Amino acid sequence: MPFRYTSAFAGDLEQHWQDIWDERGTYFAANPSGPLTDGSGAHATTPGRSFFVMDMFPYPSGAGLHVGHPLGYIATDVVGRFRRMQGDNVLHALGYDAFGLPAEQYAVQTGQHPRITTEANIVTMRRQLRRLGLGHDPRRTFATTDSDYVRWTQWIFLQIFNSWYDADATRPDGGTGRARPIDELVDAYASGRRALPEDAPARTWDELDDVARRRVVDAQRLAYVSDAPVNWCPGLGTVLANEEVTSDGRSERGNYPVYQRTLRQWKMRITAYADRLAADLDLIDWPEKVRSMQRNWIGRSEGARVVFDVANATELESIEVFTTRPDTLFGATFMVVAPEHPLLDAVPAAWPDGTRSTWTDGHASPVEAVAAYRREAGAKTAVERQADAKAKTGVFTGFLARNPVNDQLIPVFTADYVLMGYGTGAIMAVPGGDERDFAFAEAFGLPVVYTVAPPEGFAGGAHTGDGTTINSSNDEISLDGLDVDTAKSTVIAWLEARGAGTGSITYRLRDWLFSRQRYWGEPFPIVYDENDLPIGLPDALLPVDLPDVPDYSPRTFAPEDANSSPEPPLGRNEEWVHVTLDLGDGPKVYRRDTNTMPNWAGSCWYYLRYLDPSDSAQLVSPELEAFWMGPDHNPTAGAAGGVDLYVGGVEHAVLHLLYARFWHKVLYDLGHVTSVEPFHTLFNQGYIQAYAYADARGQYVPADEVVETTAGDGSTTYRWNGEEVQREYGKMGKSLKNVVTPDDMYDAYGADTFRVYEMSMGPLDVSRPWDTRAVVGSQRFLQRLWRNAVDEVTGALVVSEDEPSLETTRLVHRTIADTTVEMEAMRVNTAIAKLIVLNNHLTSLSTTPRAAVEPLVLMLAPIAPHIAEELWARLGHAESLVHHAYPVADPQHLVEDTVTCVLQVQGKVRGRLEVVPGIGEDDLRAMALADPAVLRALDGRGVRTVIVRAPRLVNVVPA
RNA sequence: GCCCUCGUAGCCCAACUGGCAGAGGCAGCCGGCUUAAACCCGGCACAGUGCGGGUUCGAGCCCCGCCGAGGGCACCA
Repeated sequence: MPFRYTSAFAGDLEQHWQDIWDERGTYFAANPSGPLTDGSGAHATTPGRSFFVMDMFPYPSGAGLHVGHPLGYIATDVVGRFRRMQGDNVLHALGYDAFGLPAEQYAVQTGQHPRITTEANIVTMRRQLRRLGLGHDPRRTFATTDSDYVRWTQWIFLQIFNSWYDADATRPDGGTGRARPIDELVDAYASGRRALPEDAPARTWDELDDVARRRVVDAQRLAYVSDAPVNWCPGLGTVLANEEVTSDGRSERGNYPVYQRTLRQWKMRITAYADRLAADLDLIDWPEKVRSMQRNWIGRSEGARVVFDVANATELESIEVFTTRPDTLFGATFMVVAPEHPLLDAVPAAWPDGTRSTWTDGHASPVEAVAAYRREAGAKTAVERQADAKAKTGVFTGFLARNPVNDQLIPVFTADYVLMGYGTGAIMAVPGGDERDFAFAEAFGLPVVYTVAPPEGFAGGAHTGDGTTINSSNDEISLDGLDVDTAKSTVIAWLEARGAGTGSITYRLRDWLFSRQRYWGEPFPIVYDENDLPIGLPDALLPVDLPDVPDYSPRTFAPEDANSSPEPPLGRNEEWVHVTLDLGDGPKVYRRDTNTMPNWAGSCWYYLRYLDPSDSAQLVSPELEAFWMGPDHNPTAGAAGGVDLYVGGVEHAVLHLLYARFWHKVLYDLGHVTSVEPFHTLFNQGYIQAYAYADARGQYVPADEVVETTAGDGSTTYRWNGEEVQREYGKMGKSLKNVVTPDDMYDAYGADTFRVYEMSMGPLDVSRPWDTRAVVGSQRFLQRLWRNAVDEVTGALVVSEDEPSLETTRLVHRTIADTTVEMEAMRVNTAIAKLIVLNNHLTSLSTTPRAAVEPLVLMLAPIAPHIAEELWARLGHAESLVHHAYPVADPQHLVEDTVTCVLQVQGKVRGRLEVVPGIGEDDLRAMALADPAVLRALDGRGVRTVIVRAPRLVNVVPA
């Protein structure tokens, strides 16, 4: 049977259509102007119909794809194709996030330059994905490693470097606080409109020399170099951002220990955007889970800053604390500062009167005690600190502070449960209202005062719940009797009036550590002069390409070697590092920055490049950005704008998605984009997982050779070569010997079958196990469809031109109506089920009516585009169906002659009636009450009430 | 410890605003086609929704408490 829809036949026709699509530019998305038109050479002419769909940027791995990887790509392709048939101008393209660690590590093993590895991997991945028949615009692809892409990544970096955050400026959207060009800050300082920061070495701009001025300004930049404690990972040979370190103090990639080291590194002032990053989550259509993860990470806390005077200070005269519970101020019986707190640089020489022996840890003076404790705390790793979290350690500092509400002198301790990096690095301790403070108070014998009335039967310990304030009054103010919220606002007002404190918001988010000591990343477009101050290179010198170096592997160390220091590979090329430039002062020798950017940099803005992939004059044309991403660019875009649909795994919930939002907001502030958010609708697809089988020794055996047997009692055993093996569920991976690749699927079934199977496995957001044996069901569906239209022996069309029966017509229109709803909601699995129903119905007819099979082919086209194109052509159409209208149901065929009405008594089904759909409530009630089955169930009981939901249901409630 | 999501047939999954527990697929069984097998075609069977309460005329769906799975956060004041 030469025309049977076999895998080989499918493969031929699929590649045939892929070639035709390429030749015709079928998937060219038209810009409203510029070089990119649709396949016929036309620009976009229908504003309001642009739809920008996007996948999370793939990393071109050397391991190749397995069947789990394309799930999201198929889903976006289906959506894109469906929208195209709905008349939208769909932009869908795919680029490659090609900088990063794996290529570098592979390079270390093989000695091959990462660029060669990366480019070879991209070629392989392109081939595998092309075979899938994705409707991407091939003109809009690129890799982050391309020199003309790197150029714009560096350009954006310089925009950020050349900006500062003016917390008082008004934005175009009406909010307060925005990035502004750094020159405007310089002008403001120079003109005296803005006072110099308090830590500046002089009062006025004129008194500062050039270097001092630059230091003042550099400290305000959104991208800045600072000496600060950072996450140093010797095993990876680089420093890492907080987001890349797990909660147990290890690197997310590689799982190596991470140490705190004070190093000079680049940071990005993402904290300036903390409030906007949190607040604008309300403007976008994201899964609640991801939004809450971001909110969590940003960690906004409302509270107050309160100043405690130090009674026996030598240098510092006060301690500022942050608290979310200012209402409990009267219960503050001691204070705690972090071991790194500057207050501890000079502590009293002797213990004050009243010092308890348990507070001193046996030391003769506060100086000794604090020095010993600081040493101890500094030596602890994050893991150790974590492990000791329950046991509270600490030592008295010798300081006594004055509680501003009641003038009581309270001891100041240092303890490592207070973190320098959060709030002010100091707390007021309220053991009556905080469990950690209570544990510390117990360990050190400190008094407990309750300021919130505990509930009856209170068992002791800290009372953290709500209640009425007690024990909280002085001569001027009383909080007693107030609820927690009122007490908070009352005491804040009192503190503010006295200058002892102020309402305040604190964030958990820290500035983003942005430099890495690796080779395979974007170099910083920065040089240093003889003062060791950074200078941004002018646009004309971009891009700064990676130099050749003798050895591009990062210098790594023993993973536990905490005292090692990072060594950037770029520093190994002296000729590159020292460069003579004329930056306005005549030719001078400068030193280049030898760090590279983290691989998040390229993915922070790639969506903009899809819009305008070859622009060399500007980042992105403002017209194109507004057209594809601007606020209200289509009916669902909303006021924030952004990519219409963004599909990817949930693993980037905090990292990539937070960084990209931050960059986008900077670009917004600086006027480069009109959208407030980069991604309007986010969808997390589930993962395709797989079974793996291990023998008695724990060795994995090839999963595709395992035989499953079910015993009489229903228990299942798995055997490989006769030997019993254990089944595990999890990832697909080479070492687990359970990998199935798309190439395997293309060979055995063809791309369309593979696509149908992946889409029919279940809802897109649910993870599910791969089952190769089940794929045949999808192939049978396509085979049946093929046979319904084409003779397998002759290849002749076998459809009839006769009018279909009323039953068939109604089913066709019902299917159209249903699949439209399902596809719009991205429920492709249920849409496929409805197509199978229609197809199975057509199979039961002696001949297939054209009027039924044509809509079916069109409805299938987004999911299985190749077979749909082929059938469409065989049905006599010269034009591709890619841009053909999706069928529209005729309402007159959606009505039915009769519907089944369910008769219930007391909620239990007792009978059924066939009724006309328009039947009236009263008629239906009468029919139900006369129904023999209902009467039998009532068994003589009276009727209390009858609930009628015409025409589907009547429920009789007996008395 | 806190928070979120999910538990429906042997398996993957449907079930609208609370209204007949079943759309589709896999596997299974029976029959047809075939010299035979595979493919294919036709048919059949299979759960009362993790457990225990509650609300309701009516609960897979809403509420409360458990159990199990997955995920996030975790000395953040």
